[in-house]
Amino acid sequence: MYDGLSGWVLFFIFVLMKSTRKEEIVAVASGLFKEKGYSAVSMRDIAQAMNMKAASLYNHISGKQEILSTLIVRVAIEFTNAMETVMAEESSPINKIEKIIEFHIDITVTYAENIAALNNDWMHLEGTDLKRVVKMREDYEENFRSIIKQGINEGRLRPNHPEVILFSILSTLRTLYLWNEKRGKMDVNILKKDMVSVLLKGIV
Amino acid sequence: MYDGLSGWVLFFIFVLMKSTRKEEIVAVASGLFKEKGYSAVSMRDIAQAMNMKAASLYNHISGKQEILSTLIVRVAIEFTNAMETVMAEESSPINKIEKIIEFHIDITVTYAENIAALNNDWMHLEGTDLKRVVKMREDYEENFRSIIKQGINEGRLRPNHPEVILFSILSTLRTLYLWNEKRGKMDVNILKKDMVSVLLKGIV
DNA sequence: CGACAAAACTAACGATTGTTAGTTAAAACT
DNA sequence: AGTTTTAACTAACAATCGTTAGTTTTGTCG
Repeated sequence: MYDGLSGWVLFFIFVLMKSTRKEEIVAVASGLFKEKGYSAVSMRDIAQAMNMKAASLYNHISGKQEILSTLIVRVAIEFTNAMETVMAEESSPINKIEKIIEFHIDITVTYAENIAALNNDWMHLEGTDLKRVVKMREDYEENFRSIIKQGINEGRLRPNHPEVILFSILSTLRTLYLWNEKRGKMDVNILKKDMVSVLLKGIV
Repeated sequence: MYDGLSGWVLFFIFVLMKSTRKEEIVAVASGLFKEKGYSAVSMRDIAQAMNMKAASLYNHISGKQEILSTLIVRVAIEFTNAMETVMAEESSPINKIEKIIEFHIDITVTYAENIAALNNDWMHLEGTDLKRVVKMREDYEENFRSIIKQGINEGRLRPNHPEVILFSILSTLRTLYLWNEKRGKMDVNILKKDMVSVLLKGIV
């Protein structure tokens, strides 16, 4: 019995180690991708940042494409799940939009590099991954659009063109990662309140 | 006299032709850069889109870098000039912000591909061009920031964190190029009014 | 028509790309 | 202790990169 348990523990450690090494590569690569873009970063660049040779990377990953795919699909799922949670709630459109703003900020704080790749390098995905991510993006936007339209129909949102509202908010949220660094000491909850205020009530 | 005039006319045609061919290359390249990014587009890609061989491009341009530089510096100057015009005006902060929104839309309509390069590929500029564009960007943001701060100090803008206001508006304006295609039949003036409304008065 | 220049071409360069094969040192398991 | 596995390495591959040199085609002027 002890032997059996030991086996499981070691198996988990094994999985964890292997997983950790791959995660290191993904993490290091994501930083480089954010700075220069996927195409401008070579496997040798990634290897150098990991203090190894390019060929050694292939002991842990199948190729450059897998790094990008891992990076992007991961955060795309994060957004999709968060949006589905909000959609399932029984609350007003305005309340839902507030929730969207808030989870965008939360996800940005922990997935800044992933978001950079999602925003700027999604077109370099291939095959199924590309289709999947594009589909998730379209569904996401369609959900957001439906919330806005409902808000307008209920008279709770000012009757501007839904597309203008959608992309005004979404553009701001999607590029939040760019100046999150400068956020510095600004507390996340204060940022949430400020952004909800600015995006919903405007600035005048 | 007729000969002299003829000479000038032909000179202009000559300049125009040479310039036009270079401009064609820059225009075609900008479209490719917008779709895949500077680093993912090869000189052979550009040549193919122009129905020529890569080597022939060098009869008109000095290299790939010049294309990027031409593209980015051109629109950066456009924004800088527009901002300086607004700064020189004697009008309220709110009025200035409206003007900024409007010229962003105007410039986006005619320089969509240039803006894509400015947003996504500025870091691939080299030497003087890189420094120059970064400087212009910093100055631009500083001007915008001062307008916002003044508006808050005068009590005309709600006292949110200036940085949040600045980047909320600027993110929307900078990524406008992404969905300008979808704008379709929407009139530019209607778009201006909608965006001013959404960005200044919010959506509730 | 002949002269000349503009703008295309072919061919090739050295460098870099992502990736594979085969090897070796260290670590882990039996 | 002996065996196997992990994860690094060196070396090299075919392909592609931006760019240059030299040549040929095209078109325009006198």
